[in-house]
Amino acid sequence: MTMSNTGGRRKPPTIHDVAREAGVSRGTVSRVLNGGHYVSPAATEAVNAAIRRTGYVVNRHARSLITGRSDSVGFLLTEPQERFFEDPNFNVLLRGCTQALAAHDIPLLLMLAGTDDERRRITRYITAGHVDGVLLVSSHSGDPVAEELRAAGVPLVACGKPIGLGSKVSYVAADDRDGARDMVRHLLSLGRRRIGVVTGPLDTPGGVERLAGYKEVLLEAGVEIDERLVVPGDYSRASGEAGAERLLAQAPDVDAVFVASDLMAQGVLTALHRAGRRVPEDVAVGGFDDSPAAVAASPELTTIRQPWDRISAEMVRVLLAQIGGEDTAAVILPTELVKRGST
Amino acid sequence: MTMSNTGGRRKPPTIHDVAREAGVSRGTVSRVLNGGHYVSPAATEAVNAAIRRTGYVVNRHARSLITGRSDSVGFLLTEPQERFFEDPNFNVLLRGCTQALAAHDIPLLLMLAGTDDERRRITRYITAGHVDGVLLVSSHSGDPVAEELRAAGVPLVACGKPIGLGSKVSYVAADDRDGARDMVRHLLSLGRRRIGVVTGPLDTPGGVERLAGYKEVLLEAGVEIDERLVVPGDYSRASGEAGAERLLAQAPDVDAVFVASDLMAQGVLTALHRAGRRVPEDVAVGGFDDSPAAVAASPELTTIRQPWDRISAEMVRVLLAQIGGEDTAAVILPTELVKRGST
DNA sequence: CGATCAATTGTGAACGTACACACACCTTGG
DNA sequence: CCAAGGTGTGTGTACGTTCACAATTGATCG
Repeated sequence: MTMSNTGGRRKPPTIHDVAREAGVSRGTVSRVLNGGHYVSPAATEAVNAAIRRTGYVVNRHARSLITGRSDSVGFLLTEPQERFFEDPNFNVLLRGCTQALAAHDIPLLLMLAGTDDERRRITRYITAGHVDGVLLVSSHSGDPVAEELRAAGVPLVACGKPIGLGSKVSYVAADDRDGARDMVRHLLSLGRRRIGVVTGPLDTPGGVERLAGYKEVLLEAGVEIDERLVVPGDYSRASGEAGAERLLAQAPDVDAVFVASDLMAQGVLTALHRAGRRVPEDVAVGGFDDSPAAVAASPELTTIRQPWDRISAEMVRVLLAQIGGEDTAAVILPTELVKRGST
Repeated sequence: MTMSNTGGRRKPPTIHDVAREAGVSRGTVSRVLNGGHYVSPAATEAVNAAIRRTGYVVNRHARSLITGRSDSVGFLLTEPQERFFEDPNFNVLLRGCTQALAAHDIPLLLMLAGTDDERRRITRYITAGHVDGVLLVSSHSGDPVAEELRAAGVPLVACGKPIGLGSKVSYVAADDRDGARDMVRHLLSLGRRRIGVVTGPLDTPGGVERLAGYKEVLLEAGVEIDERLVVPGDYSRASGEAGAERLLAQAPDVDAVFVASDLMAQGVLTALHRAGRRVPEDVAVGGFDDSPAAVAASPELTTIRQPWDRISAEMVRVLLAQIGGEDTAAVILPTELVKRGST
């Protein structure tokens, strides 16, 4: 209860102080601050000098009150959060978005909608206009929060293609299908023909697309698609292990596996090792994501790298464009094949 | 350039609208909103009903403009960020802080001060009063940003004991020393007497404290401290591997190792395995952190768990108290020994 | 019964900024 | 030489809220 904060916080200078210091009016200072049109060079310089001398920083609350903008955006996570926070790619995304926004002097508000209560609170916060737009991370099908925000006309950019196609929301995503194509083509080029696949969850666009790419390339190459070579997974390591076992049982002559995530691929390696199959001699294994799991595995995983740094930058670019009133479309970015020891 | 945002965002209701709807004055509505003292039950109910009917949400900008508070706090990371974003504990911390703040309806602004430019921008942002306080993550010795914020009288709570002792900043930390003591006691109880240690970086409080705990327990137990059993590390996996090799060379009769981080412990396991030592039969290994690396290792690591969920909750509690004008002190939280296969 | 006091409510600033408007000046062209 | 238009600047107002203050009522007390 005692007075702390030694020194205390002094009252910061206002636009009035700057105006007085520079010998001009508030209006002129404001014009120098924003845009800067219709101001003489002399006045501009005087104002800038005064700003430097006084250490003036614009009061964003006052500005927001009148402009209606908040000059901040939310980074919203609606999924069960554990999964994302364990995912290194998610961290790259969060970091990338924060930095890209910082370059525009826009702070990022982290919003975690785990419980229904949080969901309500956050929805209210956003629709009340306390952020100008939202970067959405959610693999969930037809996210109700996203729907509501979209309905309220809140600028919104998702990471990855949202599956609820009813509402058209802009999104930025890696080209899952093309990545899968690259990997399977790579396996074919190694002479493999009995190529299995452990899919991702098929209620997510990523899972669907990666499987589609796999099938496309095989069809193009004239390789018949054997449904015994297709087993489902859910991106977890355990499901990779189970998937590989099922694969070995259903199609013992499998000579390569395209696994829809690195984490699952780790499980596949474990199962293959236990079954006495050598990697890559007997069975080549290709992953997806280029996560730390890829280099932690032995042998190190050949995988598909998604351009997460570019994804975050694009999400911010698209969101700001949308806030600026432009119509925005989806952005699909190319992936990259990273060859390592497992193929 | 065309009109997008189908529907557009309608102008939200203000406190005036609520007042008119409830048949009272602005002042009464405001009183119901904050505190609620000196308002009749009838008025309170009428206002609440009006709020529900109109969907009113307070305009935080207008409120902040007059109160001087922003009702938001910054989560500041000044270190080279890669290290933290790879650290699962950091993610738990970030998540925990966000949720604890959300319970108070306070948004968290993520601030990454990587470059000098970002550092300047963020410092200006904070000292200008755009956040009420800062949660600081930084293992750096004598962080210049922290110093500056402290000098400006900004409420500040650090995670882990800051090493720049010149300025007194509040912090919340796990009891590193006691955790180390627990682990070494555990190793002694297993009958080990030639207990080695791979330390953390000794320019961080954590590294120093964990080493101190190790020495304390040995002295108490009457075991002489052999400097050949003490090798330095920097928390990285590679340094753990190198440390174990050095340990084996300097003191081949080592029968246990206390490793100051799980990541390093992984390296230690690798080196021991290569040297043909069995774990835990020949050499028992104890880690620190209870990170995912602990269960990923084989055998699974006995380790010290830090209460990250409580740490984040305490950081928020202390920061809010400090913002409220209270004097706050350091908070040290107990650790927990987690026994697994490596000892 | 008058006075003091607590409870409750309304009203008028003020917070710091952006924006519309009015005004003054200077140039240009007919 | 005057009208028209561009350029540069100052002033008043509004944004939505909180807070201090005044005003009103009813109750309590000496």
